[in-house]
Amino acid sequence: MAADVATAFGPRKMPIQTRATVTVGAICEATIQVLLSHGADRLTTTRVAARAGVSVGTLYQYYPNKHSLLFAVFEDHMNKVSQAVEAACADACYRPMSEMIRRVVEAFVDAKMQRADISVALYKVAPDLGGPALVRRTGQRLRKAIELMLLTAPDLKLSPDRFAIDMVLSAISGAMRSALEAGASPAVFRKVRAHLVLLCQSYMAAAAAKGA
Amino acid sequence: MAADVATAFGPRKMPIQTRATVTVGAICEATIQVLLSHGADRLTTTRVAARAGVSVGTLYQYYPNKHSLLFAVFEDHMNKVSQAVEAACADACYRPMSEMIRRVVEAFVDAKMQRADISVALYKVAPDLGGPALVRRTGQRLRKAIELMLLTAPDLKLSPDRFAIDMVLSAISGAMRSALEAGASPAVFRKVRAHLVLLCQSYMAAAAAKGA
DNA sequence: TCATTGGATGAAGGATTCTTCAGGTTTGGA
DNA sequence: TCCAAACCTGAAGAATCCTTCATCCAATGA
Repeated sequence: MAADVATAFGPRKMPIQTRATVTVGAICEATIQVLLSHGADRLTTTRVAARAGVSVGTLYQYYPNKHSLLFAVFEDHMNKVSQAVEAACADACYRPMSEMIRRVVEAFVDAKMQRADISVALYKVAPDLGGPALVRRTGQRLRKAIELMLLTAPDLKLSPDRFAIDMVLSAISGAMRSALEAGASPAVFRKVRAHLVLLCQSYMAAAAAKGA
Repeated sequence: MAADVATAFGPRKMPIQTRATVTVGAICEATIQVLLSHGADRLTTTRVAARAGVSVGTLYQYYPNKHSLLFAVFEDHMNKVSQAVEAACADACYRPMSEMIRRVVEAFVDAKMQRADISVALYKVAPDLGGPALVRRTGQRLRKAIELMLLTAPDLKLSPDRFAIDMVLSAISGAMRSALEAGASPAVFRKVRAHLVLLCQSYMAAAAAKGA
């Protein structure tokens, strides 16, 4: 099944020479820019190529169709966020639960903010592209990492609640989404970050208490 | 400014005879159906008209362009959700804060679930259409209603925290979105509903304590 | 009954967009 | 230097799609 996805949406050819690597990078970056400046429905392969400073033909040498181009950018972003959160999980093992949560939430928020423009751009195309499906897969991946981390918490008696973790993840992404789409200022983002920590900590504590 | 929006996206003509009312209703319903079965990028005016059992020309008699059709359906849905929440706010005045929160959260969730198919369909087109803008306007509207309600809470000393309310609203919609897009079962939705109440209650309590 | 207004039709114009491919340019190793 | 492989070009084919408008049908009320 992974093979199907690869042949349908995967890149057509990998760049070998440095020149080509630069080209592919420029194409991806141009995709983001066009998405931000023109919107999803006016993103055309020609426009992306022009913005990247190459011809359309070049674009089609690396991506079999428009879909696969968008998907590649999307997948790459999700991967980076996942890696950041997983690293935070690994670092936070054996610490008190509230600090675990703080670290994970902050890692997630920071990863999204790192390239806020990409996040905003991708919100516009996620719906086409099996967006929800990839989001779900990423969610499961993050949940597993968090679950493993919580198992090492010294102050947690019961096994961690899977459902509560999903809840927290979707709440965080919801809050981040509206802040990002609203184009919030750095000051507001700091506040959102702090409050998200508070929100997750208080909910996880309440959920654990209820489960007992 | 409202006039600009009206002339650009507003319906072209209001139905007068019952026959026309039925037609317009069929067109809106068909829009949802096509969105669900074909996706946003393959939603064509011809397809919508066919599904509604009318010709394209009829569609263009009521909506000046594809955009305005989508926008009308979108706006209508947001209005219904808003009204449901506002009604809940009015009903919950002068009650303990935790019950206020429970009622509002449940009202929101129930309103979304009422026509879950519409919610899911709209996630696919919100990005085009000034989606975020309308979402923000609706958010402000809801926040005001909630703020007014909280002012009557007997067990709340400080004035309600605007930021916290926005936080709660975006967290709720995030959780609902992922549940809806995942096509969760009724049982799961009941659990989401209960946990969202818990999440909002514990966060609001924590935020109030911190603010003191 | 009959004129007037509302409502519906759907072929066709006009405009985009995706994607290909034949041929030219650049790179890197032998 | 020289060649094969990698890379790039961009005009043009093929396929959609949005929107209009001339024309016909249905309802209303005087």
